[in-house]
Amino acid sequence: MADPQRATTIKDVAARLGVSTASVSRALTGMPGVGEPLRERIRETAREMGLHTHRPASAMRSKRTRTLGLVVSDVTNPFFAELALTIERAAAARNYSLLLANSEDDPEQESRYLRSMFGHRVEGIVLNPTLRSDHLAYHEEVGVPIVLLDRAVTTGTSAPVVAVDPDHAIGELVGLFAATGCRRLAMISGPEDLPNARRRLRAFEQAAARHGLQVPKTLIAHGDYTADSGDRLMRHLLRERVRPDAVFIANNLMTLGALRAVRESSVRVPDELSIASFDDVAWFEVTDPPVTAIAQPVVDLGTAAVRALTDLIAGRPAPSARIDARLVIRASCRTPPN
Amino acid sequence: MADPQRATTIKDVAARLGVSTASVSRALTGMPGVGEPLRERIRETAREMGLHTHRPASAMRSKRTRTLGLVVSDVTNPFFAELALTIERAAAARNYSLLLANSEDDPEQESRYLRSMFGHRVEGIVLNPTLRSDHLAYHEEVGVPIVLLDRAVTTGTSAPVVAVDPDHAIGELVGLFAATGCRRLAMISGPEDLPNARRRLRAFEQAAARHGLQVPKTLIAHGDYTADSGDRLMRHLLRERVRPDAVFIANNLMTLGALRAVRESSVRVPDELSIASFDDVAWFEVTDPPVTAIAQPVVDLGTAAVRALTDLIAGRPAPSARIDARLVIRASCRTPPN
DNA sequence: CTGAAAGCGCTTACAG
DNA sequence: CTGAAAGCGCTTACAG
Repeated sequence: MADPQRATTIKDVAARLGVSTASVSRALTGMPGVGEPLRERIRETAREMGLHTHRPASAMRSKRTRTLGLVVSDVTNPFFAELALTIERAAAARNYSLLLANSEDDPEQESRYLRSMFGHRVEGIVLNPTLRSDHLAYHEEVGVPIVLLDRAVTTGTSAPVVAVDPDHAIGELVGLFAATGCRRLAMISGPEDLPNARRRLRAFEQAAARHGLQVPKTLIAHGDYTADSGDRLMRHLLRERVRPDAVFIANNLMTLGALRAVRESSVRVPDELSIASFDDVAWFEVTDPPVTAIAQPVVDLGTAAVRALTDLIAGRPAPSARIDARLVIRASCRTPPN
Repeated sequence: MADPQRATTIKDVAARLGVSTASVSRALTGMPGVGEPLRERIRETAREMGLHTHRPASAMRSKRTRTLGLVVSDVTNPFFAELALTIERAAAARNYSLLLANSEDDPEQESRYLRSMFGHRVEGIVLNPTLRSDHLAYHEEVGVPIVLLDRAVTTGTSAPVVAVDPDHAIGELVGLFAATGCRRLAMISGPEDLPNARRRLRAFEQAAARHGLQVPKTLIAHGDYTADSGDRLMRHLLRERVRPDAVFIANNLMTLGALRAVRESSVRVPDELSIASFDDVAWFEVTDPPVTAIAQPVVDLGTAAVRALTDLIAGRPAPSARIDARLVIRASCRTPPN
């Protein structure tokens, strides 16, 4: 079918008004060079005629597609869903549309999407990079501004990173564990080679050391951020000869899985085991038990990422940003004495 | 900055090979009219040179942007997040990119997004329409293929609707209520004027009538599909002089809110009150208690929507589709005797 | 302030 | 099978 009724063009508007298409373009894009009265008439007529400027054509000439790309591992993860909403809003506020892609943590797929987005000539990309991300090579290859979201990347790249600083909140969490008599800590961490996972683990170990608590190597498990891995690893931990009395889980989906595992065991939470999660989601308020979590300031993250990206697009420098996370205490952890 | 290093064009590839841009274009788009040996050489060289065909230019000439639009009320709702993932995958499989927008259930905002997407000349749109959606007028105005998702629309539109058929599963749920001694049913429904909300309510009432159960008008509450409204309305229901012994909630977010309300009350679920939700989400497995839910076949919905849309784009007819929902029983409902 | 004309990077009749 | 040339719908120097 394609187009039954041909869409209105600026040429149609120009003809109707007996002016040049140049004037119509200038009037609509807000460029100088049209008298205010004419500009008004043109805008009025364009509206009446239902003109929606053909962006591909506009882009071809002006080099601006007014499109940004967002590549996350999976929008189904509430953390990324909220990020997607925030970023889409921030983009819309700046008159940008958003192309969405899910890398599903597959570097190949990520790479295909990045190339596809470059084909569309997005003006910039917010990327939550996979592990062995070759976005760097890509980035240098085509020179599209990129902002790295949530996960830093090992290779030295010029792309700014917008991420959470977990250290302080994790310190608070471990303090809570210590104050409530936990002595033997476990962590269900993320992939071993993922920098943000490593950072969360390191912060956890360091805080434990400060409080004189143990985090035996045998109680550090590495999952892949999916619910199933959380389930599986929690089962392993519960089978340890000397069980941990507190476990910190590195993201919300693994916590979902871990809760399933706990539910099928006879372990009482928090009496025998305190549980805390990185990532806070609304559902943690109504889980059994409600889960103590480290909340990432999603709105701040998303807006910071878009701001950084538009800065890069405008040729301004965009520094990396770290935003503090916040501890939200719920019933999955014991409460301190007094 | 824009482009530090100018991107490779088919002209560059043509020059390198001493052939015409026409041949390069034909080779890359898979059109006939290039010998196989030359086609291979061109593809090879294009890869080497890092050519990513400039889609805006391609679109301008061919009228195909290879872009689809998806407008949902809010990706933050797990139902829409899963739909977005599925649709994005299905689109990618057909070599389409996806523009994402959140209407946030605001008809004005929806309208702006639809117009913006038309500006981008998306080839088709999957739309989860708001209540007083003027997408119809829009649709007729610009003639972009649209598939309506999840919510049918009152005004007779030619756009096909892909949605769930809740009747059978709701019948089963009410059967479960009846079999477990529930007599006084309540429903926290969606907005009164939303067709899919009405349909769920009607199916519930009819099934109740078949089983000889009451659904007093005073126990039918209308929320707006947000967690807060579920919380508020559940509180109201719990304050009724004669309380319901079973409540059916029309979507997952209102159920989240309702669980908060229940948690703060002294009501025992399911002994005093059975709870069930429309929409199944993974979190319902670990809530307190786990929630019986009517699962919408999200993957089927999403793929059906994309298939319908690509059919419309290809000029083929696309009938509306209704897909059966499925009851998933969990501990928030009493179990039948035997 | 306004317009005529070139040109963005492709695809596609048209011609050979 | 291959190429020269027109043209998609805009924006933007350039000229007045």
